[in-house]
Amino acid sequence: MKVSKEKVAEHRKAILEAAGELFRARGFDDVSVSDVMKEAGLTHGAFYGYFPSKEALIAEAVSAALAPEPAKPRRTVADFADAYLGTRHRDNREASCMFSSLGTEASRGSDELRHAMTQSLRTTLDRFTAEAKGKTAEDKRRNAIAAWTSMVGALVLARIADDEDLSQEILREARAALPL
Amino acid sequence: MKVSKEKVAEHRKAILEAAGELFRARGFDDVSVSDVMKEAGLTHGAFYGYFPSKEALIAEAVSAALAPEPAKPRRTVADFADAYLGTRHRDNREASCMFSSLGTEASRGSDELRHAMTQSLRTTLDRFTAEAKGKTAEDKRRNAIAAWTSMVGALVLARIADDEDLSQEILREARAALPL
DNA sequence: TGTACATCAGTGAACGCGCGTTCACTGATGTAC
DNA sequence: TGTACATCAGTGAACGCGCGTTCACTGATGTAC
Repeated sequence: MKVSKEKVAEHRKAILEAAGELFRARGFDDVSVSDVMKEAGLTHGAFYGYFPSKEALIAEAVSAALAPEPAKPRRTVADFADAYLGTRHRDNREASCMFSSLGTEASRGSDELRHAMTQSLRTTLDRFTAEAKGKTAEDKRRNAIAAWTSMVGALVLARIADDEDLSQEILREARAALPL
Repeated sequence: MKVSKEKVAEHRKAILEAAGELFRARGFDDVSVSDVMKEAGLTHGAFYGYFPSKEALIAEAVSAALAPEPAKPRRTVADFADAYLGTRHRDNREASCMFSSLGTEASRGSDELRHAMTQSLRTTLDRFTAEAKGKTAEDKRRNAIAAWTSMVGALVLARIADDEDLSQEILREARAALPL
């Protein structure tokens, strides 16, 4: 049955949110269109009224999850790093960083997906550069890159490690070494 | 038809090599058992004489690719880092590092897969620790972790970036900042 | 404001496809005499 | 050493399944009078 314009907007948002969470938790390939629609409270048939394909959903859902929330008060980069390299973030996959949850899959993804992630990457590096250690602008930029690459890599490795001590050591020491 | 024991050993090796290359190039989910067997010069039906399941193949192929080749002369960690963070390695996916090509998928993989990668992770960190900067053992270990996490993260991000300048900047600056 | 009806979001059955896996069969290997 | 035959690696058709996607239908929405 037809549904009000407000409901349509809500449903679209619900689909994007469900997709963003499920993809991060289980990966693009292990989440079906039906899984996403069920999580959003709809049936799979309605999907193609919202998106032309699963690939398009992937790009849009990642873009949406990457878009900064304007209402959110800005934390310092150091606070962000503490949370990023914490076990809470490591274990809470469905709400975690797109780069560390889907990075290697994303590198093989569509142009649209990679472009959205590249935009986010630029924004993050600029934000880090402003607060990184270093005397010159070049030093700050280099340290911003060192910090962000180490953070993403540390979360990836900490999630692979099947030994809790090693996993925590990686998070802790990577945090301590960050040039911020 | 039956085949000699030597051929069987060759075929097993060929399957593992084909799997290791195809998985790195395209990911676990986008490579079928048939793709692997075709690349190995066999038909899909023979697969289950070698491995009990695709999941088992994934774990074994990654383990095999991670196992150090004893004949290989040992490079310094600094030389390894130069090659690791080079565009050749970035673009040559089928022969590249398992962590940077399959890391986010591996974190959701089987216990066997994660265990094999954890073993490799330990070996790599130990090797890095021996050559890392730092006065105390703790400093060296911390810098080894900082270096390896940054290398893996940098390759992941450099492969996502759809801008060649940004991609190369990430590789170059991450390399320059490495505490080795 | 109230009514009639065109619009269209949502449903769920159905489609073709490729997947992982199984299996009856084939024929070269390698063992027993 | 030569021969007969049991073994078993490889083939390719077939299986059931779940996927992404399509579509005829339903019925609430919202517009035109």
